[in-house]
Amino acid sequence: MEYFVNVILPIPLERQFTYSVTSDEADFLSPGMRVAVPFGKSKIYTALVLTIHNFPPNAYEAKEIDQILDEVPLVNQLQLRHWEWIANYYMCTLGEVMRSALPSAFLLESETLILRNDSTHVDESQLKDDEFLVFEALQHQSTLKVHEVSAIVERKNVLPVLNRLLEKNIIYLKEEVYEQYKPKLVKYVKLGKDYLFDTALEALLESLTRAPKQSQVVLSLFQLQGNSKKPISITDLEKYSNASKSVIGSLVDKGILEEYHIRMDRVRFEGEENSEVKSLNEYQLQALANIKRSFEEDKVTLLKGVTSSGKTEVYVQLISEYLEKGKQILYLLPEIALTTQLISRLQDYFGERISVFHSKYNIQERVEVWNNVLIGAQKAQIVIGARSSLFLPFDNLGLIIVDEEHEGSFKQFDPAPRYHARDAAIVLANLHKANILLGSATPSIESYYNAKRGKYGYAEINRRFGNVLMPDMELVDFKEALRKKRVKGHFSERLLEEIEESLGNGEQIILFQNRRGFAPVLECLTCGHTPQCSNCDVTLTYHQYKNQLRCHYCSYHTALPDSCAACGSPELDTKGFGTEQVEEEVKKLFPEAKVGRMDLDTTRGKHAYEKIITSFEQQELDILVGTQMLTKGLDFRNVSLVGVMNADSLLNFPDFRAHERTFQMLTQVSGRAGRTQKRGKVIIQTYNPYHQILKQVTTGDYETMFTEQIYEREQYKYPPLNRIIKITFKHKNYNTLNEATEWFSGALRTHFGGTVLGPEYPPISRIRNQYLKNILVKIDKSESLGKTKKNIKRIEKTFKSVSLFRSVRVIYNVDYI
DNA sequence: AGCACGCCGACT
DNA sequence: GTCGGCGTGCTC
Repeated sequence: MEYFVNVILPIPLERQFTYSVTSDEADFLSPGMRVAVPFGKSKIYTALVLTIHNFPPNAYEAKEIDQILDEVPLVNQLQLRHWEWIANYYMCTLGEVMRSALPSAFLLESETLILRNDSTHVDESQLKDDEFLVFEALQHQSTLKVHEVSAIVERKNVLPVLNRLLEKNIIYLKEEVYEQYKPKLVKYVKLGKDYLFDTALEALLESLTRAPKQSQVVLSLFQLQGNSKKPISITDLEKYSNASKSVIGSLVDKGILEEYHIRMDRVRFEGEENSEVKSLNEYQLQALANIKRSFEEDKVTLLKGVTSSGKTEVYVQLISEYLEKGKQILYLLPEIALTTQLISRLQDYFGERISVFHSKYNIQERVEVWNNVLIGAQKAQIVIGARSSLFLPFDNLGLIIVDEEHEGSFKQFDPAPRYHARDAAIVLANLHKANILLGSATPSIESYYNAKRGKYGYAEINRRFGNVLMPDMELVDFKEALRKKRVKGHFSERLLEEIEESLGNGEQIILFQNRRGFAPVLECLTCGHTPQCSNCDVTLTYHQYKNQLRCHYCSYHTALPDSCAACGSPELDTKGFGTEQVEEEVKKLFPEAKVGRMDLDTTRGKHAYEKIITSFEQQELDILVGTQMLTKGLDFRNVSLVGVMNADSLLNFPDFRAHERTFQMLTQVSGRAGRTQKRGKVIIQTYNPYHQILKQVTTGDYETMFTEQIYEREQYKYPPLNRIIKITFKHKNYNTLNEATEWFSGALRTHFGGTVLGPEYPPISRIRNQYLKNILVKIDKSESLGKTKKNIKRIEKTFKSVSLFRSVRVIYNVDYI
């Protein structure tokens, strides 16, 4: 009997691949385990076993697997079903889902090693220069990696050299697979076993009288042991006894002390749980009761609670109930809301039972969380994380909370799978028969629509906790202010007055401008020329702190020119403004105030983010200028004023969700004001003070915003009333791209009844020297989404068989633009 | 996606 | 003449 396994490879190929295994291997393997397999001429990939069977492929000879990488499945059946749903719904391959679901440390790839062949006698005079260089390097070290060879010969393409050396039998190649995850080991010490008796000990101390340092160490060890039962690490002993490593080392050498290692989790919580679950107020209790009732009907449930209404306490209450039932809990948050503030708040309640999982964690830390979830460890009962934590190997999930569910960043844009974490979480909850709660102060139109129609359950909290008043919002007509010359820079006098007052009261201020850099456009005053990125179709943004022009789409940057590149005029001016400029102006206007800035540029490092938040929290800063990073999950007690520098840049976004998003963003940022007893103030500067959305923001009128948006989306056939699929085409040749998109849209129009829009250029039609074009497919709710996708995929197949179009990249984005 | 194979221009 | 460019096709 022959045995085979079908596997998924982490590459964008539709097909599964079949490898042969021995009967022992077949016995040992089960679906969800990883195997290393040879693929193509020389590569070794990590593959995931899907099925084990006896059917030999008939068109080819199956290769053998290289090795088995797991002892138990790394991925369970429920996950595999979830992956399949994602691949299917978001129109990508299982391999792509696998690639983003597994922490990269699990995906080993081979690396080619070059070794010298000692049995060949080498005549050095017969070698070419580059061959000699490699040969010489191999005299000093036994193996070389490909990139090392490339550094030695100072060329990218090293294959010719290697081939020549191979032919001459001077070298041979080997494929090496590395396990990237290494457990962290901590060194501990204990007394050697010969000295464990009291009598032996006395003798020992006696013998050490002439080595005072050493006896000091032994005594210290005793004291430490007396204090706690915990193992004693070498570092602790060093500190406590004030002895150097060498003193301890000589004790170890004598056999008086013994060293041993303990595997240590990198991710640990050091504190203690110390908070009782706070008792809820009547509104929170009411919401909790409604949520539970809806859960009993197994409905997805939406919780709409105004900013600082105490949604977190409701979550905490729910979590502790599922914890008691022994269930796992997943708490999803958008990346930017995963602040230390929120995490430490939850740790106060649940202590060690919480694991955190997000992109600032390194690969090792992610593996540890994964393994803890896999074995169902206590400390991973609750996982709080960003969208990728959906993919952890839960097998007993009872509750999922999606907080800030309206956040656009739950949708992954690049690379595939382009999934929406909220929607994928709903499917995951279904698979586990778990309950799922969506929470937001400003729900997405989709979720609220579903709640209104009764598809989702619904609960709400309309009061701020402690009955703090909603902030007082004021729109400032910036055009009018300009006309009356009542502005300084980008500040209206009205905003300045309020800043002055807050500063005078010792209160803090947040200034919001959703644009980083100094100015988005640099313009020549003589000829009107503006510098463009050479790789992308955008103007370069002026960054003052580095005196650079930078492209926000590729990594292109250049020093600030001192004259216009087109006409040579030295008179250059800036148009528009970003956080950097706001910071500078405010520093000039209020020289005595301490000003900080929080945007992508100032939060690059691992802890930079935290530092800024902490210093603002500690009131070391009076004014914080920032982008939308400021809007999420931050709780500052002393902020009395929020200034929105320019609401129009949000409104004028070319996207059907722009108005919804403006409402959400402004409401969220306003929520940062006045979280304690004093009523907060919000000033919104705009050129359109009569805009519907801005009015709805100031009056907190979500309901009207919702009704108007639904009406518009009905008119223009957008979600949630219709389905949309955006197809993006990418190619470096402008004409090829145009032909390709014409072909594709034509095929769509003939083969499929729905609405096909485009092809059209997106607002930024070239990025990194690739031209872009979009086709939008709108699908009526009555039509089958699955069938449409199948049709589109079929058209893509024919499309790809046209040789001219083969190199055109086709990217699907389901549900989103 | 990688990677090899294969066919054309610019240089030692 | 060779090196290296990238279009084309395949991977169990």
